[in-house]
Amino acid sequence: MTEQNVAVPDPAEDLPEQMRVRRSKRDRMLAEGVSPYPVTVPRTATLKQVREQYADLPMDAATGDHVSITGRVIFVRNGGKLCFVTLRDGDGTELQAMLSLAKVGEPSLTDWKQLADLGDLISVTGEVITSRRGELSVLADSWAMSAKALRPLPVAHKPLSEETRVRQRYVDLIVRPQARDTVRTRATVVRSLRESLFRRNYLEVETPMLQLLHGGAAARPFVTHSNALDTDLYLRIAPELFLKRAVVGGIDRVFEINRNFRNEGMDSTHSPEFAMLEAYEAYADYNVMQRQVREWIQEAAIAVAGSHIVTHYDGTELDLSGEWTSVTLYGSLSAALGEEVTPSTDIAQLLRYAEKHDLSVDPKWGPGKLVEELFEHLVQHTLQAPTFVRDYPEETAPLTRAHRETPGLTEKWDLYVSGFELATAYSELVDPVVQRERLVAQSLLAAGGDPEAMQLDEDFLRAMEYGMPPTGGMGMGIDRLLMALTGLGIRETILFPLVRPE
RNA sequence: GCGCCGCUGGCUCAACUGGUAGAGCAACGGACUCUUAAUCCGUGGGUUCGGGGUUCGAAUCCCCGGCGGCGCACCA
Repeated sequence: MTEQNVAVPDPAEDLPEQMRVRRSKRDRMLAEGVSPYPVTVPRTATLKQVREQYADLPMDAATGDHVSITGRVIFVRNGGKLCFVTLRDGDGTELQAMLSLAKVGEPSLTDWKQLADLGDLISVTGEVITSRRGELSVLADSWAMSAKALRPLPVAHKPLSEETRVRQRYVDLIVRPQARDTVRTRATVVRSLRESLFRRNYLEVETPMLQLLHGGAAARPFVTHSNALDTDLYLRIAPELFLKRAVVGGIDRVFEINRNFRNEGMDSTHSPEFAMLEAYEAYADYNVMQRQVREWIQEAAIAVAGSHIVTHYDGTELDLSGEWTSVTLYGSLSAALGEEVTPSTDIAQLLRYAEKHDLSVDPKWGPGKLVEELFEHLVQHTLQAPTFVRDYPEETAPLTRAHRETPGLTEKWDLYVSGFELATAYSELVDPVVQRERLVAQSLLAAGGDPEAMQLDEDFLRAMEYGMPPTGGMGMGIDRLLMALTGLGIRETILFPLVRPE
């Protein structure tokens, strides 16, 4: 404390020039008794309302109508006695305001030039007119600061760097119309999905995100700790086991749209927290779910694009209309290999195919896992149009019912669009004895050090022992649906994606 | 987690084989009553991601670390 260099630094001292300038403008307003952040400012119309009401005004017209508008200053052209400012509203609507010496008077015009900056939120009161060039404008009688911006806006006509867009989404939203569109599109899609499910008499529920055991998928969980229970808890990797408990209890059509958390790699198609729709329907199977999922996605396409054909941001079209292709896992792999592969193809033969196609292999993999890996290596990226891939090996689907016709297979499909997996569905396994066998095997894997294997959930098995109806279940990544509909990467579909600390 | 590439004024970028760090926009001062990526004159603004090393001299070369992008692995 006695050292001279420990003096508390003035927070304004070290700031970049432009931020010091804006802070001093704020200080000047306060000194003059004008709040840079008033609790309220005049506002009688949104920019959009003015634009709509006066859409057909001729050039150089006066209306005699006076309004108060608000908006963010995004562009300024100051002259000696006449200033132009372009304001923008949250919905993207822009409107010009004009401040003339004759109307606002000298002190107010000087204040405007000295105190207002790009990025400020302001209010302008005046007459609705068009300029001599025909631009719809509000000719100010007065103006007021609504909120002084202390940081400069990034330059308008250069794209923001990827990193700034994600780290400072609020800036991205201010300067990039597409960022705002994406937020609206996502809300539209989620609402459409809810409405699609409500129409079919599904009930929306919320199940635990903090779980004592993690299950319902194969993934590494995040771990946290409960002080009250003095025990570790897991952030859920899937809601599946709880939604099935609901089905056991007689909630025959049930769904949840909520976040899952998986402690795994981040890339253009994976986020540690991601939104998921899971839906279960008693007395349905994977065929019923296949039809419904297609309908829900098509209804979402109508909601955002007005058509089953959606246009991505890069201009390419994705056709989601019609019935969609349906293939089997083994059939599509056989076609890609040019060799017949079936559930009884032995592992040595599969390993030869893997080697031939430069697929690196984990010795722990069984034949089922190998077939899936070969599929992902050889077929997945070719599935651009929506395609259902059906009938997966039992080995990789511990919660799925055995196929009604083919031994060794299960009634599961994955839906691929644009080369990535968008949704999955099962005819759910409901035999508590078989389910226990499968889960015990998983637990043994867990004990063997496989952190992705499920833990044995005795309560879930107890629920199933009370009798679960034959059920069709599905899960779909909401973020991925947005990706399919817009062509964006996953971090653009999430408003505030996780980023490393700065 | 591994590999490759990148990080320079507020923003977007330049600076050859190592030789005084620049531009546009933004900011500041001035001119301008119809502009709209306004125009004209003038001015200021940098710990070149951080730390260490090599060198007479480092944005540039080397090492360590941070962050980002891409690819691979894992996963949806």
